[in-house]
Amino acid sequence: MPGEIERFKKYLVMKGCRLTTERRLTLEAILDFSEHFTAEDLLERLRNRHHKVSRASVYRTLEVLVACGMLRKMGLGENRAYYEYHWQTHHHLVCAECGKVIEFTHPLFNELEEAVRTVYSFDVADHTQTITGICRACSAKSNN
Amino acid sequence: MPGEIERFKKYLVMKGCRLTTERRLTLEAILDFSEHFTAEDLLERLRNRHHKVSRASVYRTLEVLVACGMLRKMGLGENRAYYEYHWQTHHHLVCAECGKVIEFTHPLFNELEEAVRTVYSFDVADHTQTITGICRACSAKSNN
DNA sequence: TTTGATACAGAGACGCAGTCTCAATAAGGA
DNA sequence: TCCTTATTGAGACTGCGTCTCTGTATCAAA
Repeated sequence: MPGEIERFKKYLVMKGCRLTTERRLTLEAILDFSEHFTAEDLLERLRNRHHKVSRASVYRTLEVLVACGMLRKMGLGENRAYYEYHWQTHHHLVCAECGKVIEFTHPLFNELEEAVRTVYSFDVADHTQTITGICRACSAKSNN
Repeated sequence: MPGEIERFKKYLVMKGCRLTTERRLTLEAILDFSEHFTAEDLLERLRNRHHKVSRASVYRTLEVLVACGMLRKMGLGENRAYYEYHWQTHHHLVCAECGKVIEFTHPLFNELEEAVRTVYSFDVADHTQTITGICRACSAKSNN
């Protein structure tokens, strides 16, 4: 996806920064995640590809990508942060039993954002909904 | 609020556990927070009241309270966990500029929960919505 | 009241995600 | 080529939260 790289480069240049090899490799690795991932996942993927990018640099690149709106940062499970590439807005059902994360979308979210915008004069940038509960599989299991 | 203490005690006894002095003091301190708080806030409050409760015990009590549904645990800012006492369901607008957290409610949330329940057979336990963006004050400031 | 089993507490070591520091390096413009 | 400045990597460091271990408090039964 060269378009994504270009978009990143444009942002960096605008900020007086550079698209280095490390930043490009990091973004390429991110683009290959189809779902959410952690910083550690990303580091491992880079290591597997024999791309030497330090932990500090990976964290720095993640920060820049979040700042330019290409990446979303969330706290799904506890403790560690999850990232996901911003294809489309969606939300998460997290099962308290097995930890599975189901992604979903719903048109009502747009209405909600609109309500927030008008009622609170709040300029919405991102929107993360996390619903915890018990998924179908775990629910069935506990009924046995 | 003796009713809250009673409720906690009932849960503990049911689990074969005890309502100790430390647990009671911790819950009392929690009840006096009108908004969300961190574990560290809670420890400080206990210290200020000259109640000696160790860090480990505070964390353990928080865990029990979350497990019994009296307390909600969230990740609002980054890194550290926030807790809030479960008076009513509400959600958060987090300002990316100044970090201010605005609490809000909206009837659409109930519809959303219902949709999730039916479409995904997902048994909703809790529901945390975090919308990040720029609050009115910061928005006005940057327009000057 | 004594005894025994068990939940509980405190202290501090520990683990881990993420940040910071700093010297060496690379990149782009003049 | 030279100069300026952004960037990197290595590893020390921070801070939140957990784990371990030993001593203590509580409850039930004798």
